[in-house]
Amino acid sequence: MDEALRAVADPTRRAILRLVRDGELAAGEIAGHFPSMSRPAVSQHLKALTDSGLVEVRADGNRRLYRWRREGLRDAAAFLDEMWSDRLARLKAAAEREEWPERTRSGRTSRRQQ
Amino acid sequence: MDEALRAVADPTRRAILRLVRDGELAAGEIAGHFPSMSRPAVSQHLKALTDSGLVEVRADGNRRLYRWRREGLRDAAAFLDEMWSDRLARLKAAAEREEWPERTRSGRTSRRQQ
DNA sequence: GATCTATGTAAGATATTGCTTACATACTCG
DNA sequence: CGAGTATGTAAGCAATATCTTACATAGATC
Repeated sequence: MDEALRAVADPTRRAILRLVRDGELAAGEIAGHFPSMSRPAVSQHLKALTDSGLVEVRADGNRRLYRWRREGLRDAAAFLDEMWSDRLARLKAAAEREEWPERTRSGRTSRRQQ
Repeated sequence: MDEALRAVADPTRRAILRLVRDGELAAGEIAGHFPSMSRPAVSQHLKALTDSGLVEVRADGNRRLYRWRREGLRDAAAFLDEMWSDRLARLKAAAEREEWPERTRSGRTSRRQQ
């Protein structure tokens, strides 16, 4: 999840994600959208996106076609949802998991962070 | 938005966000949750979170109380929603804005990225 | 097979992070 | 006021990111 969030924190990589969101695109086509940047730089961004699970690749003859992986952002989205949901919803969810939610203040319940 | 996503990409900072999500917490109390890390390190994380708009501070005598800023993650959440929504929904949203959605392939519509 | 085209990888320069320890600032309380 | 408490900032260091140019690899095509 760290990796996915880190990957998505970069504006170039977000732009790439938008490009490959609705269909496959070859590495060269993607690089063509970033004239101010060298092709290897884009290739390295593609590697970062692949490694973090945000896109997937497949070979097609000479070329390599990239496309978005929906699941790649799942944990990140879950974190945002967790932050956004109100306290009651989280208490309820915690109860359903038969856990106690994180202590807000002094924290006698020493849970490992993260 | 970059800043917020970058901030949230760090596990320590996410843990801090969870701590201050439901109420105010003093810097020292927060640092107390991270015994493996020096207090200044936590202070620097708090600065990063403040600068990126994810938390806000207020002075209280000696101490400084931090709490979450809901709006801080808005753009990040909007990006995830944009990625997640299906093509049809985006087309519709674009039509309502009287814009054209990003070209998926060859890109004659050269929009500035980002 | 020779050459072109598409793409990744290596090496290296530079900037940025994320810590640490030492120090500065400022409120509090006797 | 002076000691104590809470906290931020500075300096410095090791690790990592993000580019660049040069090179390697491999499928396509004549």
